[in-house]
Amino acid sequence: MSRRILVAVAWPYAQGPLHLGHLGGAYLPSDIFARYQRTAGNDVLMVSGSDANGTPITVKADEMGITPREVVDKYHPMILGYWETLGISFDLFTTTMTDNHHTVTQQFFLELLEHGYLTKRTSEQFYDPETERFLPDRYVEGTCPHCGYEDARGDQCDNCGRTLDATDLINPRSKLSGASPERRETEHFFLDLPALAPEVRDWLNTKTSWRKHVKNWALGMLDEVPERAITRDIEWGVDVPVDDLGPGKRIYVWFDAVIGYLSAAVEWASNTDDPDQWQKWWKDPDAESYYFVGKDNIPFHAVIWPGMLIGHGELNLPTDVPANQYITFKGAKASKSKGIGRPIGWYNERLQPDGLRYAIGANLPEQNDTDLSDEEIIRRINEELVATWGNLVNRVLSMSTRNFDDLVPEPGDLTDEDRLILDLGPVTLEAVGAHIERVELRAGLRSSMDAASEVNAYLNATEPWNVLKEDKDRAGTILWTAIQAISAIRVALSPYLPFSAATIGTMLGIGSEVEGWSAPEVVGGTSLGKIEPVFAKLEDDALDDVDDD
RNA sequence: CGCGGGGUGGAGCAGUCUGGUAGCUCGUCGGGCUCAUAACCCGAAGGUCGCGGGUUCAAAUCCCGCCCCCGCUACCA
Repeated sequence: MSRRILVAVAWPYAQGPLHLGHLGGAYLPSDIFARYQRTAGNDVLMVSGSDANGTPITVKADEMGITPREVVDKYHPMILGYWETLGISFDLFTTTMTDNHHTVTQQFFLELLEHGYLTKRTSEQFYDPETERFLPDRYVEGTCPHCGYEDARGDQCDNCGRTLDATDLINPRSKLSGASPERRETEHFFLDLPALAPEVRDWLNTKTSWRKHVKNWALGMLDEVPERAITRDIEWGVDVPVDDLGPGKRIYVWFDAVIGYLSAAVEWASNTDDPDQWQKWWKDPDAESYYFVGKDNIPFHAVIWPGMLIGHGELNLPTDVPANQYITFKGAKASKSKGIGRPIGWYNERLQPDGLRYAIGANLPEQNDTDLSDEEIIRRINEELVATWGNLVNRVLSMSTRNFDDLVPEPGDLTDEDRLILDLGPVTLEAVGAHIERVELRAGLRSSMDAASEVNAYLNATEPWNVLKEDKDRAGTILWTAIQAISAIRVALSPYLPFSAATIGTMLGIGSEVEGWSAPEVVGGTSLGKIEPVFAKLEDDALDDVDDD
């Protein structure tokens, strides 16, 4: 019986290229998980998209002198290109600029309003009298009250690093016009999280297998949840679907972004012959949902979004939020916001997609921040992927083609040694599947590689290259046995390394597709494809240059 | 300030919930093999598990205090 599984992946801002941190935090793990579940026969819906709203987009637009929409139109295709190159297998990767998203967001808003979970409150905020706009903190500049730096931003001082409140700035001025901003009252809608907190807490307490840092952080946050503004004074974003606030207000970006998981599912279904089928993932109580996000997003996905869903009342809550910690580079966070770390495209130009997937997959920050240096990437690829797995495939298949006329040898009588290796396939698939099911992706990859090592050891013990000289049938049996194991390991690795799974399938003569979470037998007499090294070994200096884009 | 996570042999990590002579991958050293992308296999050396106390027959694992790193706390989700 197949399960329905929603794989919801954090929405990146479409304001620049993505970095390895993004890949390791959300996109690669979600893809590995989704690929496994599909292969295992489950109905997976994997969605995400570019976040087109929010201050970062408008800031970027102002910097570039173009409209927010043009910013998204520039970076969204770039991000789609990454997914294509790296094989991140979204069913839909849309944007929050679609009419559908706006509609779904507004409906969600109205649902919460009707259920009494939205309240209106008035607060004071800076207003630029020249441009006639309310100003986000980062649009206000002035002198830092701590260090006297004259160009501090309203949210943070770049000189001393202190975080600020815009109202603390000395001689504040508008970044837009230079005018001196005035304080004005502004009214906004707030999400009544305190009212939802008890139910969220009860629900969280049922989640016994969640990662420690996710659950504890969420629970801790519930002790003092504030109401949270869901509208703001900005001119770019989703319209507030009621008139109460007057003009110049939009839905606050965080609120519409999390709803994106829902709107993307709706959009995906609308392009199929059953436009209502998104409900199968969102309303069927047996359907599961996994949210792949970085640790900075835990509050939104483990507390606020569940609260919104409870407030809405008709939609499934997350099954799990297997949030990752950060990939760091010698201690520095791999984040575009700090300008550290290279764009994904830079790596794509220098590494095979499966090489990069392997290096990151082996270092996924599932429990801790995990360091990933250039040396580490090269080491993982050369010493593990190439040496252990690539070499196993290569040594077995090239020996077979050379001595058995490009065919898979026929097996004869099996020894206990052979049977152990034949059993290794199913055992490995089961172990890897169990790991991925628990979102222990690194461990799953490790299990696969351990199996490859065992087959290498088997070959060293049985020495088919020597046996070949006296007993060709026996040598054929050994190679046949190793080929069956390779067939199984190929499947076990396919969620991690989809490109080489296809290549190896073709070499084995069983087709590039992986059909199910079990090892296809490669029968004797099957004709092998062209055999060549699957993974390229890297030079030590393969990542040495310091190009920045 | 507060909250959450982390600090384990040269590197990257697991183990901590359910205390009982410290485990994995890589590197290093020695050996074997030569089919394979100088790849593969076997063995060894190397850590008193951030620091200081405490509980216990016994602590990386439990408790207390401290130091350091990361994230959140902040209209950059």
